[in-house]
Amino acid sequence: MDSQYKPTLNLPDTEFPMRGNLSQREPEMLARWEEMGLYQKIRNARAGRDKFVLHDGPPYANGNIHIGHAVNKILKDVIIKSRTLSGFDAPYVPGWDCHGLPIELKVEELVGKAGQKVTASEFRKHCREYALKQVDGQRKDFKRLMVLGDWEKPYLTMDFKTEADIIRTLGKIIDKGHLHKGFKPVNWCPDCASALAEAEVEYQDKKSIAIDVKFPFANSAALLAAFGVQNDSLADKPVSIVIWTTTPWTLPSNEAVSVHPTLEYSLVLLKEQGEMLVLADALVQDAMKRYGIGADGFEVLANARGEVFGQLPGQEEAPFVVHHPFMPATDAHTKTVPVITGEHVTADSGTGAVHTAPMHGVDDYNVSAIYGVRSAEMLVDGNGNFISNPALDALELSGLSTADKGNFKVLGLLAEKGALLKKANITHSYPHCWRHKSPIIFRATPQWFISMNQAGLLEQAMHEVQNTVEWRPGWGKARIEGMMNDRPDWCISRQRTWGVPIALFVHKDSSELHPRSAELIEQVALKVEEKGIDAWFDLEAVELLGDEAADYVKVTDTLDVWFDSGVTHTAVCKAREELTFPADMYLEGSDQHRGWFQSSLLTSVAAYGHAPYKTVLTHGFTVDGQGRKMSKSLGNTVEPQKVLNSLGGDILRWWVADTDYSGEMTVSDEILKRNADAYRRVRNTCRFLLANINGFNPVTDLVAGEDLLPLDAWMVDYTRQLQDKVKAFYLDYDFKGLTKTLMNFCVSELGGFYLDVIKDRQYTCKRDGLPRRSAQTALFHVLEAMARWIAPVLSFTAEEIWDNLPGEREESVFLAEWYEAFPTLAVTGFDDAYWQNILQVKEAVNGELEKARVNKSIGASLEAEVVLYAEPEQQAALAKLGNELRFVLMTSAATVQPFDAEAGQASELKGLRVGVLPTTHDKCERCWHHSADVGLNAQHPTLCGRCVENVEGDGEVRHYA
RNA sequence: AGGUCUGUAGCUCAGGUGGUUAGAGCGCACGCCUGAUAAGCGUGAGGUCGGCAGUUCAAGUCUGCCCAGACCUACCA
Repeated sequence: MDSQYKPTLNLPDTEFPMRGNLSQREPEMLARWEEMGLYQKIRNARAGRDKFVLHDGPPYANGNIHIGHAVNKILKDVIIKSRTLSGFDAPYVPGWDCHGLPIELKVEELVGKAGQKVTASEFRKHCREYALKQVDGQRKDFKRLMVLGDWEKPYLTMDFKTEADIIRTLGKIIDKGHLHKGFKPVNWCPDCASALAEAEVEYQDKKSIAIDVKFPFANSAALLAAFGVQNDSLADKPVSIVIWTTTPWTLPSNEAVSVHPTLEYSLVLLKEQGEMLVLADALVQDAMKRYGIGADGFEVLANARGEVFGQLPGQEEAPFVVHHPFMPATDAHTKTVPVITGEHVTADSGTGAVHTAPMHGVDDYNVSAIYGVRSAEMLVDGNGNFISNPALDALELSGLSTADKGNFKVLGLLAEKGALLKKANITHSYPHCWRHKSPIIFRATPQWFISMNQAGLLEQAMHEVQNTVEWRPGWGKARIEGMMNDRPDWCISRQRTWGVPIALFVHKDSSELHPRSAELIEQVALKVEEKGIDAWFDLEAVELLGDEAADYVKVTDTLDVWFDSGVTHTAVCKAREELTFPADMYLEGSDQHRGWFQSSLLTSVAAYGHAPYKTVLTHGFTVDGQGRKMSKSLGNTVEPQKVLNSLGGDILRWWVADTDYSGEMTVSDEILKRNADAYRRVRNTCRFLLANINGFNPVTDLVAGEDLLPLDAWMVDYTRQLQDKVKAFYLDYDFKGLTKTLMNFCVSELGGFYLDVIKDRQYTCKRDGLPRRSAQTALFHVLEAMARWIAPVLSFTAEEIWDNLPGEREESVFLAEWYEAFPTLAVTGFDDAYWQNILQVKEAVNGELEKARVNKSIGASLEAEVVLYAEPEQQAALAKLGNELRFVLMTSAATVQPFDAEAGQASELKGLRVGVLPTTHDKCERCWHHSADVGLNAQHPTLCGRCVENVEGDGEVRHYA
C-alpha cells in the first residue's frame, strides 16, 4: 500500500532498461554506428595524434568464423578502442588471406579441376569469386562482434595491388640474395601425376612388403677393427649392415645408410652362414627371430656406437662405405654408398640402420644434405614408373610401376644377389591421395627456397627476436627462437593454380635467374596491378624478354600463401597511408609463432633488415570446460554466432576480457552464464546511477568540488584514483585485471556501500537541495568515467549509457577520451583512509545486526538503534560524523560511547563493541526511520521532523553524508 | 618423441625477492528488504594450492620426477 507521501520522494527513474536484450538491440546500435560513419569520424577526430598501429593478421577466407576468431578480433578491438580512449590515432584495417589450397579444393568441387573442365584462368576467376563471398560472410560476423574497423576497405591478399606488392617484395628478397633453388621431396600422387599438399593427404592402412636387406661393407677388416674385434678367422668373412624397409622400390635410389650416432650397434656372427651383420643392439633378438636363427645360431661379437663407424657432420669423408646390393657403378662392381649418422634414426623397429634415399623421403633428404650426398637423377617419373636410363635398362626396371611390377622386380634382384635376409607382409598406416585413395610416394622436385643462411637471414632475424621485439608474454621469445633454430630453409614454391606467381624467368639450360630479374619483376608487378595474377600466367615471355625469350623459361610455380600474408607489412602497412611500418603490434594465437609471426619476421628482415613489429602479443586457444580442445567431432564447440544470438556480444566480449588469454581459454555454458551474471551486475549498477541522476542537469545543478559533502567527495576521489588503475590495466593489456576491478567496485565500495547509503538522501531530501545535488554530482562524475572505462569491452552498453547521460557530449563514447573533468576537492580530513575505516566499522556493525535479525528482534536495519563503544581514536573518528553516523550505518539511531568492556557485544573489529537495540520509536511513514519526533507535527502526524522539513520547509541540512 | 606453455575453492582470477589461521568476486545455502524488485542488502559454508619426492627452521611460492591438458614440430624407414 503506497504512502500518501510517496509522491514527495525522489525515487530513481530512468529509460535505461534493466535487461540489455543485447541480441536484439546490438544490431540496431551497429546500424547506427555504420550510418553515422563512426569509424571515419574517429579517424577525423584523431587526425594528427600519435599513431598506434595494430596490424591485423588475415584470417583465411573460408568458412564461418569460430570462437577462436572471435577471441582474436575482440582482443584486437579492446586494445584499439582503449588506445583511442587514450587519445591515440589507432586505425584498424582488417584483412583476409585469399589465395591457396583450401579455396582451390572448394572450387574444384564446384567447377572441377583447373585444366580439365575449366581453364586455369577461369578457375582462378571462380576462386576469386568464392573468396569474396567468404570474406563477405566473415565480415558480417566480425562486425557483429562490435569490432570497429575499416570494414569498407579491408585488405585482401588477392587485391591486384596487393598481389603486385607481394611480387615486388619477393623481388626485394631476391635482390638481397636470400633466394635459392633446390630440391625437396614432396607428397606425390602417381594417379594425379602431381604434388599433393599436406591437406590432400590422408592416412589409411596399407599392406606392404617389408624387407631386411644386407649392404656389405667394402672393407670388412677395417670394420672389425672399428668394433675392436681381432680374430683372423673372421677376417675373410663378409660383414653387412642390415636395413629394413617397406618401400623396396626406393632401393635403386639409395644413396646412403644411416645409423644413430649414440645408439649401440652389435656385430653379430651368424655361425651357420659364416657371415656377420651389423644391427642395433636393442633389436638383435627381434631380428634373429625374424630371420629364423635360434639363440645358438648367432653370437654377438662386439658392440660399438654408431658414431664409431658412421660419418659425422663435419667429417669430410665417410669412414665406411657399403656396397649397394644391385645398382651398378661405373665399373663391374655395384656402387658404394656411405654409412652416415642421423638423429632421425631410432631403435623402435627394423634394424636401427636406415636405408636412405634422398629423392624419396624428407628425413633422407635432410640428412643427406648435411653430408652433401645427392642423387644424380630422379629415377621415378611423374606417373610412378621407373625412367629409362642405362642402369635401370640393364636391370630391366625401366618403365615398371613402383606400385607393383617395379617393386617385385626389385625384390627379385635382391634375392638374386643374395641380399634379401627376410621378406614379410605388414599392414601399416600409410599416406594416400584423398582423391584417388591410392598410396602416394615421396618424390623430390625442384623448388624455390628462402635460405636461412646463404645471406645471413637466420642470424639477422634472431637478432631482431632477441633485441628489438617485445614478446608478450615473455616466453614468446623462447618459443619462436626454438622454432626458428631448427627450421629448414623455407620452401616458398607451390605447384598450384590459385596463388601469386613466382614471377621469374630462368635460363632453360642453366636454370640461372635472368640477370635483369629485379627490373623484370617490377614490370610484371605493374601488369599484375592492372589485371591481377592472370597477367603473369597470360604473359608471353617475348613481351618482356624480346629476343632472349627463346633461352628462358617462365616459372609457373606459385608462392606459399604464408608468403602472401607474411609480406603484408609491405603490401598493407607500407602501402596504406594511415598505417605505419613497422607496426606497433601483431596479435595472434600462439600457433602463429610458427606461422605468421615468423613468416612476417623472415620476409621483413630479408627485405629490410628489421622486424615488422615492435610488440608481439599472443593469446592461447579456446578449450572446453574440461580443458579439452574444441572440435566438431567431439561436439564441444561454442559457436560465437549462437552466443551472439542468445546472450549477446557484450557478454562474449566480457568473457574474452575476463579470461586470462595468455593460456588456454576455457569456455562452456556455465562460464558464459557466470559472465552474463557479471554483466548484469555492471549493467544494473550503471542503471541505478542513471536512475538517480534523474532530473540532474550538469550545467545548472553540478555542485562545485569544494561544496560536495565529504562522503560524495570521497566517491569522486575514489573514482578518480580508480581511473588511474583502469588506464594502467589497459596499457598493460591486463583486461581481466580491469574486469575484476570494475566488478569489485560495483559490488563493494560503490554498490555495497556508497549507493546503499545515499539512497536515503536521494529519496527523502529536497529535490534540488544541496544534499541531493551533491550526491548526484558524484554519481554524474562516476558515470562519465565509467561509461568510458567499460567502452572498450562492453561497447554496446557503454554507448547506451552515453545516450542516457545528460549534458553536451560527443556523438559517440568512442569519439571521447578518458574523463578528466574531476573537480578539485576541499581538504576536509575525510580522506580515503577515513572512509575505509568507516567501511570496516559498518561491516562489524552488520555482523551484530545480523545476530539481532537471527533472533527476530529486528528485520530491516532501520528497526535497530546502535551504540558503539570505541577506543578513543575510533571514538573520535566516529564522532566526526555526529548525528549523521546513523545514515552511514543505515540504522535509526547511532551513538558513540567510550570503550567499555562490559557494554554491548564484542564485534569483529578490535577496540569496538556494539550494542544493538530494537527501536522503540514510531516509524516515519515517509523515510522509514524510527524516531522520537514522529507525530510531533499535527499537520503530518505520521512524519518525523526532518521529513516535515523536507516536505514543507527549506529541506534538511546534511554536513557529511 | 622433442620444444613452448598451463594446472590455487563449483566458476573466473589475486597471491614481488619462500615466513602468521591461502584472498576476491561470482555461484551456492540461509536470512532481510519490497522506494534499484526477473533488482538490492546481510550472514555463511566451500581449498591436503594437479601428484610424489627433495632442499629449508619454514614451500602455493625453489629443485627433480610423474600425471593431465593446450599449441607447435617431428616420426611411423
